[in-house]
Amino acid sequence: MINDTPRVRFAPSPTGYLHVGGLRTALYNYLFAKRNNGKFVLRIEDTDRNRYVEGAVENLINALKWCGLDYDEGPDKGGDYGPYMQSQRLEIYKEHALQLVENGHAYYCFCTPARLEELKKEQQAAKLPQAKYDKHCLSLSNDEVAAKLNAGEQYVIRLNVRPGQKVAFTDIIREYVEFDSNNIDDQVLIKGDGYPTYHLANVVDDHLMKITHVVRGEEWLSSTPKHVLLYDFFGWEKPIFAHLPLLLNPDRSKLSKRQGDVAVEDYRAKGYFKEALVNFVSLLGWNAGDDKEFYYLNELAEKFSLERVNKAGAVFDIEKLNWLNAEHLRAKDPADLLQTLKDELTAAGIGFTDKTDDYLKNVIAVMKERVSFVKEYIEKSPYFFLPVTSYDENSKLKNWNPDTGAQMTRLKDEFLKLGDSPVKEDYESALKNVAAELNIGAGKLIHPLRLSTSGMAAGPGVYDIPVVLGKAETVKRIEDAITRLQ
RNA sequence: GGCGCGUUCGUCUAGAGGCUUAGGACGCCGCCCUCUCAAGGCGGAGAUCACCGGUUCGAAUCCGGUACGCGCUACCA
Repeated sequence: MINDTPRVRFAPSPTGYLHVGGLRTALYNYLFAKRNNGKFVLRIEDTDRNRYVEGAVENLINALKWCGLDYDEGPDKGGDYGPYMQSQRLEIYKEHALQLVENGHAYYCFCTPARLEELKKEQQAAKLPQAKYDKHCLSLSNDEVAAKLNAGEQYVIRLNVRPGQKVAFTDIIREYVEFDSNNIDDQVLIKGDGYPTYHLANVVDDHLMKITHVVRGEEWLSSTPKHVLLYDFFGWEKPIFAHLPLLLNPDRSKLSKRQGDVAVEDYRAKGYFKEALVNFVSLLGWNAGDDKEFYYLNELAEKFSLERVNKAGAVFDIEKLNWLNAEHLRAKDPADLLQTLKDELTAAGIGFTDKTDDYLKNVIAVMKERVSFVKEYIEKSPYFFLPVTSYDENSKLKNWNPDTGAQMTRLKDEFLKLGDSPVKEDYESALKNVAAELNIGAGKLIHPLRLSTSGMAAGPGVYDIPVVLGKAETVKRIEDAITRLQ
């Protein structure tokens, strides 16, 4: 099996959205598959009917696709080992559980929830190191079991764990891990409603789907011995395990909703680029061993290895994500940002039908070094999309004195003499000329020009603003400013 | 409580016995650039490598213990 092409899977339970921790798990599986010319499978673990969430699978798939994590086989895609929804494989689990019952590796249990609860209480009261099922139903004879079954009594099927054994396995990230079977409970394999538990379903499916490497979160490490036992009881070769470190809140607890956004779609809605999110998450627990931090998905796929995944949990640092988002934004061509900007303008209720694509692309180019998110184009340079309605008070006080009106009139006239579409240098030399003529420093015109055209004290280069706005609009804004500020 | 896993600057990390006066990145501070704000360049502060003991000529790196953190402990995944 190990010599076959690697096959890995991302096996989320559809809880409604894709958690960033899940994204990291999916990403590492995807990268491992790509790096090793293997297959990446999406399997939906929907064996808990109480947790059914409408539309959850669609959301999950959409989020994965948005991130660019394409899988080779999955519920909406098919494949040779389907179906890929566990709720559609119930018969398979039942058959396998029965096979285990026949071999004596599993048994029927008819204990009621009430008895189980009582048992637990007793064990806690007796201060037993751990509460486990007491194998009460293991002593039932075949006839007794048959009778109860015939009578339609509700049952579960439990794993029959023999005490006093060492259960060990190797893990790419944790190396050697060993458990004492005394600490392993007779886990329920088939629940009262006929659905399998995660433990049975994941082992059966991983085997049937020929999964070679199980790459999942560290929260599964403690239940891996149960899975190891199952592989042994079935007589199956075990996959290679790799348990990933957890993603943490700033206070180092497991990343949770309460302390910020955890869903991929939250970050998408906030305007993060998929490239930045994927890049950031890839670095939470892995690095190539060099200083490179800016990666695209295909570059990660060339360098990724499970051996270089860290053991310790990683805090999700939003500041660094923001930085990476800015880096990815700067790396993009203005044309690639155009549609996103239009979407943001629409979302902000700002019409742009009077603006050409070239106009918007100029805005994008000129502000690129100054924003981290596309929506910041609107926040930091509204004057490119809306008229100037007010002027920065500090700049007004500092840069607009009684002489400024006349000087700006002179500048405006000089601008008027320029050709139809002046370039940066044209505006610059016009301004320099006026300053020289008036015998004043260029700053006396530069700051009022910025204030007139943008109403703000910060922004792109002063001469970039008239170029983007165009001569007519620039002149109009200067005239407006003169009447309103003088 | 039991079992398991983990522990290098605030955060993400490099480091796989001598190359380390522990390197990089984010964030923070300063300087330069400059019409502003950024970006960029340069520099700075920031880690007794959790602690204790052992192995070794030599340990962040190997071993043991302790502490702390996290995970699991369901007919949830």
